[in-house]
Amino acid sequence: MVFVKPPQSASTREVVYSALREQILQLELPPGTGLSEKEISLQFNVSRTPVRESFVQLAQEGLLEILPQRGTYVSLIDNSLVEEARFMREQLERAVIQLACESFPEEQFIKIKSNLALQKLSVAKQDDKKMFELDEEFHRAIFEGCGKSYTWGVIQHVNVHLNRSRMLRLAADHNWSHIYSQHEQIVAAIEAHDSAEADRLMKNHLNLTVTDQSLLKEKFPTYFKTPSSN
Amino acid sequence: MVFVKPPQSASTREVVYSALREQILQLELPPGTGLSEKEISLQFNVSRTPVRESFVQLAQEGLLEILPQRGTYVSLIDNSLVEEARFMREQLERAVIQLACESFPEEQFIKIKSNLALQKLSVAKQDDKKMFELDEEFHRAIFEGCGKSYTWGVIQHVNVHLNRSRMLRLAADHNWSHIYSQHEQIVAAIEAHDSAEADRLMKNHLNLTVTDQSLLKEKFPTYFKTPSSN
DNA sequence: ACTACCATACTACCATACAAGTATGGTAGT
DNA sequence: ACTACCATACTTGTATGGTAGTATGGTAGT
Repeated sequence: MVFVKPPQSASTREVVYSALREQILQLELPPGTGLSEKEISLQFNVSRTPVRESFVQLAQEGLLEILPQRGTYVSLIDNSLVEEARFMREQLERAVIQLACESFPEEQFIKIKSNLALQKLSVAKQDDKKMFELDEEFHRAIFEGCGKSYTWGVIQHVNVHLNRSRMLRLAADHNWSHIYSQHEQIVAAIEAHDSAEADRLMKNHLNLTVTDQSLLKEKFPTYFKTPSSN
Repeated sequence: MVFVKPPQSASTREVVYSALREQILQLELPPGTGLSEKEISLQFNVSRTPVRESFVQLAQEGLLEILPQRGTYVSLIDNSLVEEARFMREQLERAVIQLACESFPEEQFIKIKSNLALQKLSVAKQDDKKMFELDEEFHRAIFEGCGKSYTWGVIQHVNVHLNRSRMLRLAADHNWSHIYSQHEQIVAAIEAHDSAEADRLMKNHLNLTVTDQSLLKEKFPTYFKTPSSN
């Protein structure tokens, strides 16, 4: 049995899935929004079948709630899940940064430095959306350099809720220049092979990004799952 | 917007999905096995639609490979994924065991001790399958006691490949009595609030379970993905 | 014997039709 | 005015037919 590479011509399902996923993560489809197979199928000018299949996928990721015979809704942000996601990310990032301090391929390091330069620009231009992307790319590059790409993928997969929360915070005027300076210090620690310092920095860095959950909940009450409701 | 509890009457898709998933994880459907929508739909006496949807779900978990217009196959075990899964699990288990040493609810602790007693029995009776289940339950209980149930769920979700690998090792006559004695020591460390010892034990414990990947690959060559392919 | 070709029998993919459960608004009865 | 009921218009769930791409085995030509 040999698996040759799939054609990779995007199927209809894949197109719909990606588009919806993007819209949900970008909060263009806010938490709680009601969708319907028919509505989306008309919007994309396809049949209900591929739409439905993408719904199933998104539901499995926790981005949609499918209520049989009633409707489908963009899932609310569950703060307890957000906290566990943050926990997982912290542990894994700290472990990986240790590996990075031991050894890190030169090529990837250049990539990171280049990314850092772009961050500086984006901070100056106050281009929040771009900064958000660069931030993602920064962390991803560290994982990649340590041969832990799949691990980063899992974090991404897990952190869909956390990411929406972060996106809200972005809208709530986040302090990117502080983030940037932390990134700078992390890179310096890797270069100096200073494991202890890198661990300290990364721990701080990731803790910061979760400070004011309750504050967000006040600003956007309808986006969050209430602890009581299940 | 209020989400009341879904009916939870298992849909056809859910039934098919669960059944197939179980068969794959139990290696009743070995890696590389070819499936087909029609075949499975006849087997379950349902239409192709719910079968197809469950295929999409399983593919998203990495348990199936869907090759458009060609066929669907139970995915081969990818050793690099297994290694990263092991890495993630090690980091998260070690982090959680630290929390457990700080404080652990009495009720959960009793649960673990009871589980441990059952393990002793299963080892004596050489009931490998039961021991496999108890092992899972043991680790899950630790996460649950630390309020990290979702984290454990993610590990489970990630470790589907690792689990199949472990299942093979079980078939390959695994040393459960050694595992049991390690579990015993871990529980003792938690009880004594000995973080350092717990960390050391857990690190050893999880490393053990991954020793002989290459050995497995020799025993079951067709079950594994060759590094070259794709 | 070997190779190029092609009919055939698969495959997954998508569109459509129907079924079954649910929310909603109007209406008749009180 | 209020309530119980019911027709209707939704929703997701399932079944089925047709389409396009792919593997395979046989055959004609070399």
